[in-house]
Amino acid sequence: MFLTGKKRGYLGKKMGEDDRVARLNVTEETYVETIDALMRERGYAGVTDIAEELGIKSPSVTSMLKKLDALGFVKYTPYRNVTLTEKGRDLAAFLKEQQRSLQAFLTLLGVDEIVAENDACAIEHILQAPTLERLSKFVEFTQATPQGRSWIECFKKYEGVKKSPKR
Amino acid sequence: MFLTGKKRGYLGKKMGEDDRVARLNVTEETYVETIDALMRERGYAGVTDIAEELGIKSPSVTSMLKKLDALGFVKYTPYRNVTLTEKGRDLAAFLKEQQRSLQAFLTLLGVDEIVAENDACAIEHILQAPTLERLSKFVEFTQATPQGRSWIECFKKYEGVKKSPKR
DNA sequence: TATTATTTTTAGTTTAAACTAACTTTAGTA
DNA sequence: TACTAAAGTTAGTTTAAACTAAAAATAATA
Repeated sequence: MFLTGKKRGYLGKKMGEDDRVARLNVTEETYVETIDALMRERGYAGVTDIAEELGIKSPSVTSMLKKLDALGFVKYTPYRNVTLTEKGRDLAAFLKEQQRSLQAFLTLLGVDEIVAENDACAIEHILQAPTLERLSKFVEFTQATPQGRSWIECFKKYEGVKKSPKR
Repeated sequence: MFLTGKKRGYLGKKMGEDDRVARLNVTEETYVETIDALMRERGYAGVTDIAEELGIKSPSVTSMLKKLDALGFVKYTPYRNVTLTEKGRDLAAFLKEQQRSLQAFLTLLGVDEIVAENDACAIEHILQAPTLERLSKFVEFTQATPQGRSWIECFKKYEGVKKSPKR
């Protein structure tokens, strides 16, 4: 099929390394996003806050912070609040933009707000750069051109050829 | 943020259970898809074939097959070829349709064939049902209505307002 | 049919990312 | 300042899903 194995761990494709920023795996990126969000919302990010936000326990956070520090995404000093490094901020910004764009896209297509947010969040770590580009372009098109704008109206009205009686 | 922890293991949201078929985690579903594909392509699915297809080693396959058998998705008898149960076939069919639809969607938006296939494959296990519905509806719209058809032409021509010099 | 090769399984190991229990540091308050 | 509460860390455990090495079953061939 379409999956190539990696050295260890879970199944998953290995994507091209054509990204603009240094990337991490889904779990790690989620930590970076969470730290970024907390910094914005409360001005700081403590271990407990992160744990709470992610629905996990603090020791799990501590060990991941060490890892992210070693990878250069986070500045971690024991018993101190965490901060993102330049590299970490770059990634966070990238992910945030990515997510914003994805969510806009899904919403545009009529996906419910909450669902769109969730799904955007979930797939942003997975989609390849070219795909993202195309989706953004689409959103842009529907905003920047008259055809695009009118088209959206059209789609909103459209409710399918026939409601096939699905049980 | 938008992730709720689960009992154990990796971070990830818990989605609503509103699906039409019994679902599994990404890894498990990938096995089911692979078995289904092999059955179609070669008429049977051996442990080695599956392992090869997934780029992993055979013992990993054996143990997953036991699990999937216990879960009722697969008929596993030691040293025999594997088959899918009704439940397994249902899931495979669901996933195949899902993927077909996703891929069509991405391709429609101008994502390269290969990339679209990969991404469709990767996110099909993650997207929620309502999102999928919306995407399908979109594809349908672009095929079933004149507005939809003409719109695609329009989008294909569109190449953005200005190429902002990135960097 | 006996032998060899291939396929599959068993048993035990590794890894990432969670967990619990117990300890240490820091912060808050009498 | 001393004491308690809260936050964070350490050490060791668990789980899923990979892995390796070696044994067992099946298949292919002389």
